[in-house]
Amino acid sequence: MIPLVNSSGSTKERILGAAEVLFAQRGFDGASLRQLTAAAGVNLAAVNYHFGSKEKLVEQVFRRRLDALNERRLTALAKVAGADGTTLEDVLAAYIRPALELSHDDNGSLFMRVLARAFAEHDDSLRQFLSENYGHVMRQFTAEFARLLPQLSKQELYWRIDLVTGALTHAMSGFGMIQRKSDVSEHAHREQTAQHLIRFAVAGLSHP
Amino acid sequence: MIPLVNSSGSTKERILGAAEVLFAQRGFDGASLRQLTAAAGVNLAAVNYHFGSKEKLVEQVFRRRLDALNERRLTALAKVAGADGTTLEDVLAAYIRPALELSHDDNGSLFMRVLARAFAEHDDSLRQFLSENYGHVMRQFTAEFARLLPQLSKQELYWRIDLVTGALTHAMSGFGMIQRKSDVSEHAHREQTAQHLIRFAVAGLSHP
DNA sequence: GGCCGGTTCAAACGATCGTTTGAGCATACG
DNA sequence: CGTATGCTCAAACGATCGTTTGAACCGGCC
Repeated sequence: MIPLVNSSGSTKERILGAAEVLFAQRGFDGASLRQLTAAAGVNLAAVNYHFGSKEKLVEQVFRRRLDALNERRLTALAKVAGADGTTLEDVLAAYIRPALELSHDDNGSLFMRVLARAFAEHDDSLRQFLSENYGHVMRQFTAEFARLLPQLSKQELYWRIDLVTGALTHAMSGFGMIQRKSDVSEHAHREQTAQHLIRFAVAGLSHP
Repeated sequence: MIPLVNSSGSTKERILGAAEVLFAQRGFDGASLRQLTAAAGVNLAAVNYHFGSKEKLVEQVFRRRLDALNERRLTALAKVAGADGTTLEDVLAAYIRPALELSHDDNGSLFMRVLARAFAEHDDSLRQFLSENYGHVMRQFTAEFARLLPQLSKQELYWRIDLVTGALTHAMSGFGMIQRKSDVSEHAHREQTAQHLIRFAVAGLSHP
């Protein structure tokens, strides 16, 4: 007894890593626990032992990345929100840059694909999980967008945010996949991508 | 023998209709042939008899809508492409309006969800099918965008088209789901949606 | 040593999957 | 009439699914 706060260590992490890859490749239904545990090099029963069920595993795959990702987004947002000289670029950078920096991690860029899949799923349970746990993030960003775009009606603003979200989710799910030219550093490539996304989003949000 | 050109009639159509609904709701893997045939009111074996396999059925679900949809897109594009006074709005309307008009049909609006799912799938076989059969549509639109936006580099143009496509696919997959106020006619609602999407896309494509 | 909680393991559970089979039915044609 | 053809149907096929089981292994602690 007296388990350490995180009793796991290796097996849980290996499962989460393999799950991320396979969910991105084959989807939540398409990836079986047998493929998954084989790829992770652990026993089949380990998933139900450590996570309880496949559905709980899916939730943990999201939690592992989204907790840190959205915390970084909110931290970046807090630095500019409500201030006087703040621009749309600042707010959008707070949203976009932490996501692009995921590609630093092992398979972090693959996670954006998993997220894009969840986006396309109109399944209730998964959407409810994401809404309950991370809905406040989008709410805070929306509030700041509303402050910077006072000329837009609420309805108009929601439309534009929805369209921007769709564009960014789609684009970032492909990031890391496009072959970067070898004479461009990864940092430069990411910076270039960030600029594309931010400028596009600014135009989409603020056009007359 | 001597089958009529369309020997089917009812059973094939019923299967396609039920498949569209269930694929939109639960995904290609998540919807089973048993649920599907039960919803269609046909025998389980009818799918393999009429379509050969589940994968072929998926292709036919796409074909049934995309053949007509993309033909209408290209017809509308042909009316404005290459002409002198043509604007970005014209070209985008040719792409967007036929898709929104799908909501006229029984479950046409659900089909956009199916399409959004295929978009999120990075599965090779499905992407290859769509690319082989409908890649020329996006190619023609891209050519016209390039003509109207000569100041953009090829790379820059592709970026923007990719982002716009992501936004439109996402937005249209939700069209028909948002509750339309009863005092707004369906035609007015669709027209309003079209204006939102077109103006957003124009801004995203043509910003400096 | 002996026990114990945490973890791994092979094996099996029942359920459900896509697909196939072969008989039965209907309609059209010689 | 008899035969052939397109289609439907209940039933079964083997495979694979998520999950459960109970034994085996492991470290640390009395």
